[in-house]
Amino acid sequence: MTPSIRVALVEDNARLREQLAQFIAAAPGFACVGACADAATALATLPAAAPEVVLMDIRLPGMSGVECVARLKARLPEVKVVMLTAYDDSETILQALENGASGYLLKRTPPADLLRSIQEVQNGGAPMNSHIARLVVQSFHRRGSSPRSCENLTTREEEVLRLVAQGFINKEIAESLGISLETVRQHLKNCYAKLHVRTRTEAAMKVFR
Amino acid sequence: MTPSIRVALVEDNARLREQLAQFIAAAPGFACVGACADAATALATLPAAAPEVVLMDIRLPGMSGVECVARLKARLPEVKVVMLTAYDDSETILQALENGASGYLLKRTPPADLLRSIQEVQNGGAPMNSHIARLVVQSFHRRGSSPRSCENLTTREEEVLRLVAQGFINKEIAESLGISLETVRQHLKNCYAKLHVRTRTEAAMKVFR
DNA sequence: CGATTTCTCCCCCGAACGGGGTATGGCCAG
DNA sequence: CTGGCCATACCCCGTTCGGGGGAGAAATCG
Repeated sequence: MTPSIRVALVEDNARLREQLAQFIAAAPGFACVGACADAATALATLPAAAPEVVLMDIRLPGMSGVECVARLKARLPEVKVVMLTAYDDSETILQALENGASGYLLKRTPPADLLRSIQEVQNGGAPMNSHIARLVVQSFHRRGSSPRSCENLTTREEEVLRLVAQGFINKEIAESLGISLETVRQHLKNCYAKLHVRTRTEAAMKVFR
Repeated sequence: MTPSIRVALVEDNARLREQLAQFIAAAPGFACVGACADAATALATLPAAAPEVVLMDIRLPGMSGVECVARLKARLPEVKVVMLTAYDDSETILQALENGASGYLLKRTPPADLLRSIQEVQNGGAPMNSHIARLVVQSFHRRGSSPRSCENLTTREEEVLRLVAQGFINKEIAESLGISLETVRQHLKNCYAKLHVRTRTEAAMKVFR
């Protein structure tokens, strides 16, 4: 027989976690190699457990599931992560997908469908419901059409940030635009505030992909 | 009864076009308001026909379906376009989605499913098969995090750079990876040398665009 | 086996960055 | 005309970054 798919869980609700763990462990072709209650535990223990698929609650105490996906994928690039949630939290779900999640399921998904989705994601699929599919495609439209993610930036701010994205340091940007170094810094401060980021790299990636 | 959904076709195969047109026209709740053989005809006649949903072959003589979507959406921003194709042409499909297509179906889709998909897209959905869903999500990963031109980077270097691209500062990356700050710095120095860049932002943009 | 690569850690130091202020002039809308 | 937004410019201060060294352990390659 083919080896079982190694599955791990990250779910703070103890009852649901145990329930899922036992169900997966009992299912033929599936093995439960981990069941964590929070993101910190997951990051600490899952690299050693080497799961192939991780089911992760999108709402976790402490570090969010989204943040956890990003960090987990940084350490285990091959792992496939399927987010679990009780609600259709659009914004969070898109962030999770951007951070490396491969699929999205509702917690109320019937167990049989859950197993099918695990197999699907293991085979390179992307299980998600139609609602999420729509969000994803809409997001695609935004990226495809010229308007970037943030139109609240002034033309000058965007101009400065574009040069930042090309790797120039502030001094070079100042010379390039014929303005003072301090002014460049001021524009960037405004960018950070508007984009809710703390570094030039984060701002550049957010606006210019 | 609710008004019929106004559907138009763009399909160069005359036989398939007529077949689909008659099927849609005959279906209760659907109306076929146009059936064009090429992109030029579609752009000329569809604005007057005012369809709500357009089924468009992705391979057309002359102007491609992808290009046609972009131009059609420019004139009819509200129209929903579902691409039809016989093959899984990944690259083309993603371009179509970026240009404003809302869904993607195989030509061999059963007629009943076709009607259901038209309704789905009319209601704001995004009909697509699981294969396309996977492509879309993978593309998402690339935008969020996934390497491109970094064959010379080691796995660790790439791992560090991915976190850099997410806006983390070295100290946070060190904690996240469970290594020393100095080691993170060392990996980044190697990245800069290999990528021929001088700043973290430039490196991040170069590898993760 | 030795050589190379990879990952890890440490030092110094100057430049660059980010956050906190403050301020002036131009322009436009209410 | 007054308030708000924008672009410009400057200060201080602590943190972060990038380049320059050096070095050891493990894995991999030839």
